[in-house]
Amino acid sequence: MAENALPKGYEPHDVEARWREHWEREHTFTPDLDAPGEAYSIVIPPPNVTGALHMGHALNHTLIDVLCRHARQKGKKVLWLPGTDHAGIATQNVVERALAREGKTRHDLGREKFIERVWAWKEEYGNRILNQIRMLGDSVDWTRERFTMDEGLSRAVRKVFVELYKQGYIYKGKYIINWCSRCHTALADDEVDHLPEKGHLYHVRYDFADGSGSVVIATTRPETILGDSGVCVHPEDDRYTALVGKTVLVPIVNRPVPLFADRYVDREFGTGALKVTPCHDPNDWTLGHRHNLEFIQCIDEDGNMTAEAGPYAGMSKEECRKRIVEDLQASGHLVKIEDLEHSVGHCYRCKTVVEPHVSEQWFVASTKLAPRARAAVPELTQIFPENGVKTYYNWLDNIRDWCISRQIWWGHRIPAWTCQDCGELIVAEEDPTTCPHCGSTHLEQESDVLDTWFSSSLWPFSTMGWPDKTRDLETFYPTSVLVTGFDILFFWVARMMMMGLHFMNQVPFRHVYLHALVRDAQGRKMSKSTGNVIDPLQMIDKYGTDALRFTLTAFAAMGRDIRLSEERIEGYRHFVNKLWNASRFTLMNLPETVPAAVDLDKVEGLHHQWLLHRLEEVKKDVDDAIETYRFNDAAQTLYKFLWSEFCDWYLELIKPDMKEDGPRKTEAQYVLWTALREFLVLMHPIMPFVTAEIWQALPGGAGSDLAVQLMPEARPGCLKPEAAARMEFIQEVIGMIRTIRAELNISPAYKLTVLLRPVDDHQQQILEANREVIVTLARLAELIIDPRGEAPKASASHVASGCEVIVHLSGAVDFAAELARLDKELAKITKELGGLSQKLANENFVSRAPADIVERERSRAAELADAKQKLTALQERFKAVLQ
RNA sequence: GGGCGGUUAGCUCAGCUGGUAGAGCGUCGGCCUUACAAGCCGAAUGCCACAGGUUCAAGUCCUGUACCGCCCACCA
Repeated sequence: MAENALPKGYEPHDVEARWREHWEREHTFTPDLDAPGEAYSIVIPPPNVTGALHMGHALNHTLIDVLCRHARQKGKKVLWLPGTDHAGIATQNVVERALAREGKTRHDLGREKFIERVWAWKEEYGNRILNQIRMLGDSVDWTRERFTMDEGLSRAVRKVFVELYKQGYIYKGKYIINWCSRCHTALADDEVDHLPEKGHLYHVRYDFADGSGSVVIATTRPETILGDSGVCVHPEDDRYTALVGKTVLVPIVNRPVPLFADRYVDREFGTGALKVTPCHDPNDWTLGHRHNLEFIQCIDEDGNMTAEAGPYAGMSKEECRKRIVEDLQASGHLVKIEDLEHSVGHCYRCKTVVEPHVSEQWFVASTKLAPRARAAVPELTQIFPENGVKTYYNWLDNIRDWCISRQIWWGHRIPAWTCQDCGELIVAEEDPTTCPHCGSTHLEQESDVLDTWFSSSLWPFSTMGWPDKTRDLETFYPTSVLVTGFDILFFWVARMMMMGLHFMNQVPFRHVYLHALVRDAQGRKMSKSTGNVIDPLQMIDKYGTDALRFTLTAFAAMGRDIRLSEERIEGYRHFVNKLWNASRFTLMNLPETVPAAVDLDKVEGLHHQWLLHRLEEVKKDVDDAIETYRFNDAAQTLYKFLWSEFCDWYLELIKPDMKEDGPRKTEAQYVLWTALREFLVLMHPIMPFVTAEIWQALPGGAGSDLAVQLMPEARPGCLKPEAAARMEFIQEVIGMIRTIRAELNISPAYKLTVLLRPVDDHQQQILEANREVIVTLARLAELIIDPRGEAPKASASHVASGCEVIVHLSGAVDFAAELARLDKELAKITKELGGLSQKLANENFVSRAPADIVERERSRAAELADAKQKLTALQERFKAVLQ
């Protein structure tokens, strides 16, 4: 696919499409298990099949891809394993909504037909997210793509379930759980969103059964009065201690219930007396068990009142609340109503208010699995950024058993059967045909399916073929790092830790890198309803994938949310284009074939030495940054090197070298070719497309794929700090001439005459050796280098590292402007010098600060003093001219 | 109620182990200097939220305050 010419502007679309296709067709990212080298593996956080690509994915995938491509360059065998999650409730909801448009419900189809329908939906739309992922350029191994409900993973899920059950880590029982009456299923604690809501606090009077008085309780949910089986006060609450043990009557239903004491009650809240409804409040559930109360269910799973609700039976809970308040008011039991803002649980999928509900559910004893997962951090698994550790501990320390059964149809059906004849519960990997207890064949499978996160928690090993002992597992487990948003640290990361340790006896990943959330420019979460979504696909279309990837990488500072704005992406598109054009220039100046090699440790040109020196530093800095997940540092280092050094200086510096054939040109060509190629390698993990395209267009790159190139070896012989310093001195001199020209409004076209007065022979030599560079880049007619050179009366001047830079002026220039400029410059120097002198006069500083720091400040002060003296002298001369 | 993060140039954000601040976009001035006007050269702009403390030295470490935001929690 090589052609030795690049179009004038970078056009991402075709280039990207070509490389995407190339990499997928060639299986470039399928690792060779027999290859030498350390294994490096990452499993994708599986996106929901219902999902559409959003910025969170784009960020996540960009960072993972940077890591994978970088690891590949270091000679590791890299596996990035892709796949999707079946997303139980979410997917079922999507398909149910589609059915609703046909006027049907899932019950009209029946379980089997409905599931078929979901599969059909998945086949048709489920790959959308994967195709969108392809756009990002992810270097995943598509031959290993998995789905949480594919055959292999389903087998793993069953095995895990059965084993955990047999080992006593999974149990079934009647408990109070979070119930979504819309989705008609139980939810785990962390699937409930607590949102603040304005409500009321109703104060209700409960009379004593013996007629001796009453007690007033406060509740936000008067409809649950019908399920009350006690009133509770704090044991040390003086207002109530004498009353403990009395019997009170629940209003409306007149049920006699005990008044008892428990330290759980908050004396400050409401009246200090709490009505207890064990079936409809998780705290009351605990109290109910602790104090042997009656369990009365007055709301059913559809959110309607049960027969226990007496006169309100059959009403919706909302209707019941309204009516019961009226009735309490009428009977005089309602004391008062206060406004109260409190948090109310909502289903994280459909936003319906969640009802605490008592029912038969399956649980994983997380409390027993958690300690090992906790202990593994940070010794076996290190979390980045570090503050994630605290959050992780905090959650595991307060963990409660995990409700894993869901009353929906789409998901892994629980492998448990009940014998219809003897009631035996059978949990087995293979579908049983007869009851092992009584031999009956009347077995009925549990209708519930497992929480989606159950299968996700096995992802790092189930995707690699577990329970079989596969080469993938042997090679790639534990994975190297898990990269994900901190928002699913609990849902996913902690649970993978528990399952991985339990079943593989090893942590699932060595590192966890938690990245931030992508927000809009105002810091709000991006959401369709707010209308502030920046669509990655649209950005890719407008600016190209590399620009988007670079932006996200540059933004990815650890532990901080990302506020993305389109302007920023647009800005970095310029960077992609800059690289493109620098490459075009390079191509124009190189031979058709690989340029003749020169010994890079011994190149002549100072500018070459400088560039090669900087390149070595950049190589190391970028590598360090990526290895420690400082993605933004890597991006910034590359940006500055390419733009401010390679383009702004180096390419300008070699233009004279290219003028005529000869050893000088040969040297320049080889250094240029080498530097750009190595830069492309360094840049490739972040911007894979444009770099791959340029790489193959350069001499020696035809038909070769940058994605499989190894990182260039370090060249310690090219590290030449003194040479770099000399080059920087030249740059300083040129910069000063340019500043004088700009500030005195001298046309860039006008060729100046400049006198340089070096401080010593060393400086003089440097300047002489780089005479041509200075003349060209500062646009000079004549350059005089002479320590004793006479400054003309009409001149503008500056001091660079002690060297006086004196620009000859003709009569046409603005003398007042030069005076003002000198004044400003002197003021600046005087101010800095003042600060420094004060510091150096400080006994403590001189004696306590490290010697090298003191020395540095001393020489800086000396330099400033020298500059000040020289500038003052020049200013005096200048003033004399004016008079 | 706990835990965490933020407060730096007009805007959006960098700033690793302490040595008087950087980028992108924007602004101002000058340039079509044959890779790039998606560009080049130059300029301006910051009591680094506030108050204390540690230190020779603090945007950088410690304590507290204010405002903004996030996460967790069983506030009836």
